Amino acid sequence: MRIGYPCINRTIGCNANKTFRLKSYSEDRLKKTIKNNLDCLERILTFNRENNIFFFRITSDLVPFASHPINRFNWKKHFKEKFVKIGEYIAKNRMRISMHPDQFTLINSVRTDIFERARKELQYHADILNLMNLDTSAKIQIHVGGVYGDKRRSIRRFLSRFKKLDSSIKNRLVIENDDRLYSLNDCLEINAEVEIPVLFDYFHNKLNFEIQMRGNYLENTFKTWNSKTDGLPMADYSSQEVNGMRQKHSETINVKDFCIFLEETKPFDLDIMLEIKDKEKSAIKALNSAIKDVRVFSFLQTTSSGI
DNA sequence: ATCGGTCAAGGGGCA
DNA sequence: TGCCCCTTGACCGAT
Repeated sequence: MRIGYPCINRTIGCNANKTFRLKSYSEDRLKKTIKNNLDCLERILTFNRENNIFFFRITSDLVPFASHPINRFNWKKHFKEKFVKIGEYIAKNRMRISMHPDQFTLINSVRTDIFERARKELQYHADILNLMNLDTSAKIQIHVGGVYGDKRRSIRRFLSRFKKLDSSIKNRLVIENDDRLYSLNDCLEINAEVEIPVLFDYFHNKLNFEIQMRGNYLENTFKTWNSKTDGLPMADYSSQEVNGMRQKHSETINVKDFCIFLEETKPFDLDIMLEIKDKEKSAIKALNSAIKDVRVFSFLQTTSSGI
């Protein structure tokens, strides 16, 4: 079991997700921003290594406007060596990487132009992971998409569009249950048709839980991951602000709640992404609270970390 | 130097 | 149909 956090580190004082307005686009600006972001990514990974954090989500803003038509700069070639170097560090330290394209990336849109843009955006995410030479356990997670007034048809459209994707995307893509539209059940139904792992989102599942979901849904979800090619199942963990509105993520982790989650998932090994505002601070807290869990302990022993 | 409206992109829900 | 929400930070123009 690895424990990680997404995109931003608030401790070390650099941003790997620096971007700028489309209006101020220039190739020079783009180059400087990418360089800044890659340098910062290296620093974050070093910080993570020093703190026994072996799971990290790389921001989609690493290369701003990567799939936008305005961008004609060959950033892949220009920064190739840097990507290779970062990838070597990740592999050497047995780190796990994920990415999460944002809400505009819709495979199952009724509009084909939106699907085509989504395909380009997914290709950009796959390119990043490929440039780093990461194996296919480095995943790109998305939601199923919109319902468009007919869920059955929208699921079928997802399936047919998925089949059309390039294999470099397909072998990294995983679907995540969301809080309103597509439940864990829906994701499992899609998995029954095509081989796409289902990423378990604990908080979304609490908000969008189907009462007819019987049997061991955790087991059914985790077994959608092929241990040889996909690695351990990934799960997103977040919790609600005590007095907050629905969906509001909490400021820092509630260790007691997290331990309940660890208990619930006990028979299964997995990698956990903590979607919590104070990022690395909560990841370190969670790690400390789970240090006696055999899943965490045994992983750390394999990494020559000085625990 | 500080403030805050707005940012590439979509979809759902509501008035 | 038009406006707000989603998550969220931070860019950058206005002052």
